[in-house]
Amino acid sequence: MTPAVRVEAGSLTARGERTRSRLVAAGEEVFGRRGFHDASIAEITQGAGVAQGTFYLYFESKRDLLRAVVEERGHELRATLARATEGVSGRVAKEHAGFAAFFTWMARHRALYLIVRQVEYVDSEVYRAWYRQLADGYAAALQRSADAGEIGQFDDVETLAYALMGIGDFVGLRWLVIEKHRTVPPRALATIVQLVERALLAPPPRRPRRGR
Amino acid sequence: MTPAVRVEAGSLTARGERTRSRLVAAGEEVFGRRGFHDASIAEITQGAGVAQGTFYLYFESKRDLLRAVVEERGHELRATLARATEGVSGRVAKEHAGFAAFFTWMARHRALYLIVRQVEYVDSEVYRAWYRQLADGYAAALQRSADAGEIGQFDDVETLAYALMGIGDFVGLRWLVIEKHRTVPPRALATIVQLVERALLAPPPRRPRRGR
DNA sequence: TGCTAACATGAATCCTGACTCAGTTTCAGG
DNA sequence: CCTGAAACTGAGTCAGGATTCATGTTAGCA
Repeated sequence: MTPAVRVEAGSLTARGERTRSRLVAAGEEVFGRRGFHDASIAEITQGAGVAQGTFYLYFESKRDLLRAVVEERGHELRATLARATEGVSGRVAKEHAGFAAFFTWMARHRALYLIVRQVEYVDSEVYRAWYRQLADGYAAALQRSADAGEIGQFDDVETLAYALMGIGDFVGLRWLVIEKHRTVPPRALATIVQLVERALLAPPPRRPRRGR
Repeated sequence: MTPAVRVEAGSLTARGERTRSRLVAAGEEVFGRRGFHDASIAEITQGAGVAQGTFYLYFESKRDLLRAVVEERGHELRATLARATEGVSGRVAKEHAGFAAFFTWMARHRALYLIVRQVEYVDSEVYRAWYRQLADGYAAALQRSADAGEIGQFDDVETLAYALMGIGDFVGLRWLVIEKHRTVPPRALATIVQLVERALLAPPPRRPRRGR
């Protein structure tokens, strides 16, 4: 019997690497269009230009491919956001750059909106990780800005991070998925940046702090 | 051949009504726990305490049940939010009451988080309607408050509505789904109400308006 | 050139579970 | 206390599609 070695993730020749990434891209496309369960391996392999059997040289199962799509695109998104904001000074300007980069990236990968939401039932850890990793990076960046005195002090930076992520997610969702626009209009970006600016720069609350 | 009349939505006896709503509740539970595709009619009917064939007296298909779950719970949620805010005066107080009611309701129906996100592939109109109806009501309420001078003027109330929905959705998602808490902690509620307060009450932007 | 690991093929298998159907039970009103 | 319309039953059918596998092809290197 042939050893039938499953191709390992790292040890691929250039040819193998190309095939694998074509499968990931085709998976993103088909999962987005059909949903995880209605996406067939036949359609995915067709999209990648390979035979069905080839699929199983690179992935253990359909679920495994979904995991790979979410994890790899997650890396890309986080790297894109980090790159977009690293050179920018001032919290509000960083938010502006970050939201703009997020909308641009999501417009190219709108399928991810629906794909991430399906992964809960395939691998709930991957689902949680998608949000946690984004939130952790965001919260850390906000904390740094707070420490630098660029924004008011917030005693719950994590909640702040989720709130801001929610703003970006929903405004993107509206235009890219619900209304099926090609991009998020500049006016929407301007509105939320203004909203965020007011929220972050406004003077600290007048109410006295209560214990507990 | 027996006419095999499918039971119509409105014309049900009390017994039929009870069975139907047991199926909807069981559907909510099983769809939430297993996901749409892995939810079996067998498990749903078992949960409702009826035989499999009974299912098809009330719903055309599994998809049809999912639609019904989302539509009926959507009505309930919108009614709950309207009731929670109608007596309250002042925009910030309304927001506080609204977010609190949203978190309470979602804590009881956290499965909806995942269910709504699956309905895109079953009936995308139902998916869009869930968000649009919530956003429309929210935007209208915000506009009324703006007209009453309770908050600053915003020229894009719709985007504002989606942004605020996003805040509630994500903060709820974090605690109820990602971190699997039983409730959203008061501290998180306080943080976002404060955030919203600052954003809505802050003085209008200093920047000059640019035409077009 | 010949060799071999890596890569690729696609038809056949096999399981799962939505949906059907021929009949049974309930119960309100006559 | 009958009758029929409404409600209910659950075993069987059947299609779809993930996964397997026996076999073929490519390409770098001795």
